[in-house]
Amino acid sequence: MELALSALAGRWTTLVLRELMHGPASFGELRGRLPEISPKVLADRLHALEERELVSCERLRGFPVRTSYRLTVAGRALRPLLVELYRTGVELSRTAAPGT
Amino acid sequence: MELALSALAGRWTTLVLRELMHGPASFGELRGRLPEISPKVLADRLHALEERELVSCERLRGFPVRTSYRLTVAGRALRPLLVELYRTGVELSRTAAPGT
DNA sequence: CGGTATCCACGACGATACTG
DNA sequence: CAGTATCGTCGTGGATACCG
Repeated sequence: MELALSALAGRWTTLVLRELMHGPASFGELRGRLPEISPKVLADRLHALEERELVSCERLRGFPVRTSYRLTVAGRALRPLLVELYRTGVELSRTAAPGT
Repeated sequence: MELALSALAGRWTTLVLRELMHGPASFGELRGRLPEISPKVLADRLHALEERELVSCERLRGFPVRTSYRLTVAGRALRPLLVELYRTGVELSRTAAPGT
């Protein structure tokens, strides 16, 4: 449990993973889809995910430089957990406000 | 997702919830089962969980004073998520060390 | 474009001592 | 037994400026 939880640790981690679940993306694309995230924090998250081998990065040569971040097999293993997280969130918001 | 994740936020939260999944417990019982947790942190966690209405507390009169913490209906709604966290943790540890 | 370097603020965590 | 009070440390998150 601690292992799975630590894989999601950090404020933007689940959102970054969610974006990558849609398919590979570049640094800038991720910034565009998560407008509030600072470059440092996005880099922090991606590095942490790379270190855990949940995400891999490919550097595409050319100009301008492009990168491509994508989920690894292990990273895709998190999908059911994200789904369950979403489902539980919905259920909690219903129980918390039964009348609304 | 943020809601469900924030419900589990904090180093000991999942462990406290796990203990309460087994049934009601007193403050001291929880301390006994989580020997490393300090009284302040346990109180912090319980208060946070109470505020979110995931846990309720009953004060039993008499001497010495006894309390009984238990999960609310909303708290029990977290069980599948904890199970999924455990399952995903196991899966990650397998993918991370396929040969072992 | 794709990051790194710096610096700061804030809150979580934890140890310890104490109270009702 | 069941907590609260106090204090210190450390990590995380974030803004901003800059580099290859």
